[in-house]
Amino acid sequence: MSVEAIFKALGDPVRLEIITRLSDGSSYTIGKLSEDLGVSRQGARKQIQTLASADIIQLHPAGRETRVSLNTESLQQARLFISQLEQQWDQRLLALKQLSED
Amino acid sequence: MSVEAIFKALGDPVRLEIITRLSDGSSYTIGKLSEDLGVSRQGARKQIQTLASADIIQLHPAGRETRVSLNTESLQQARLFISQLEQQWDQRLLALKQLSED
DNA sequence: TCGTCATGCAACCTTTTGGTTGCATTTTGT
DNA sequence: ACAAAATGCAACCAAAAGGTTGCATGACGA
Repeated sequence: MSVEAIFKALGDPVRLEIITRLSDGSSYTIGKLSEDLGVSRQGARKQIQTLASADIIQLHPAGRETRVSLNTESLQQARLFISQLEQQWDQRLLALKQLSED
Repeated sequence: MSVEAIFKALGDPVRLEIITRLSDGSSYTIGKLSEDLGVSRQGARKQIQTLASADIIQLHPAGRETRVSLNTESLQQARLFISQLEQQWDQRLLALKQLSED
């Protein structure tokens, strides 16, 4: 999945809350995850679907419920993208500094 | 600025291209940045404004042109947010592993 | 001074997004 | 077997987002 899709998926309060909960170590079903989000169950479901489409979470249907897990590989991808930007920027600053020191 | 706003701002192809260009070390004006983005100048201007509102870039008016610079602090904030999520997740996995080894 | 260059502002349009409600379906416990 | 639980699917709606065009404005160079 593209970093763009990942960033886009992270840019929403409900979805951000969902993945924050997911990272806390507990095991969640779709229903449990949907509680107290300030939106209806179906509203939450849509956001969960969005996260799954961006491959940030994975859905594991099991009987009548569906368990949800975090996919840290996608998060890592996004983090590395930012790291690279920062690194390029820092190298630029370094180059400028060296020029001024000549 | 909130990480949510930062992620939201990163979740768009035009804006992602803009900050990628900015990180490359060259100096850009709004006009230069707006070239070859596949959208009109005013379209690009809107996205630049969005990035500035999320505090990912900074605009420095100088005479008839405006120079644009990257604000790596915002990027760092976003990166650290992801890092924390990953870390919490990893600690959970570690705890589970230790349980199974008892 | 005067054209032109870099930019800003505003109205407008279309598509996407976030959210809702209502109903159908499958599983599970008693 | 049957009621309740967990979820899925679809239609619908309002607001936000991404984009456009047209025009106004201030700064610079010849």
